[in-house]
Amino acid sequence: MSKVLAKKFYGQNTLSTAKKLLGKFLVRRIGRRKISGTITEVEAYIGPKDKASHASRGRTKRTEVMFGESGHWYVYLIYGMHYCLNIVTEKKNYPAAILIRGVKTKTKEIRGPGRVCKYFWINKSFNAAAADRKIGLWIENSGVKIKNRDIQRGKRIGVDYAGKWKNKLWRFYLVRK
DNA sequence: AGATTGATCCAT
DNA sequence: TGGATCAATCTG
Repeated sequence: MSKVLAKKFYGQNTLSTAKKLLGKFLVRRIGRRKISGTITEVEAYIGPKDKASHASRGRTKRTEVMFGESGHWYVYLIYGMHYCLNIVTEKKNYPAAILIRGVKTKTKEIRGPGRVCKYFWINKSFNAAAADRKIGLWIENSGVKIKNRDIQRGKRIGVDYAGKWKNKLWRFYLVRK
């Protein structure tokens, strides 16, 4: 049995998928080395009307991947400096994705989407690729059971421009003990 | 609080 | 084709 999450894991409701991603392993293989960590914080961007989502401006060269197949990576450069890693969710032609904002490794906790990409050596070359072993970046089942009471939710970060959409409680993170 | 940095998008 | 914007992070 493969521990790699299959496309169908991502093809359903984005909010429940976001919660289910907490506690899963993000894995990056570079040659014979592996970098991995538990996903601790995520943020959902859902549908064509979500003003906080890049997809709210419609299909463009950049956002096309959000309208595409679930289980593919959406990677973009923000502020000319930082990459952000998202996994596409829902059905084809319905734009949605989950931003990975935080990861915990054996030795350290990485908070912030730009830091996650830096730590995992992720750049735009992964954009639009399927999340699997072939490209060296995927998500695995960890076997860790996350309870609802271990999940916090809050407003999304950095989207104050998004009108009423800025108040959606679409950020989920693990309780820090 | 201010600087950084460049891809993206749309109209000024 | 120019310029404002931006799902962030760093230093102070």
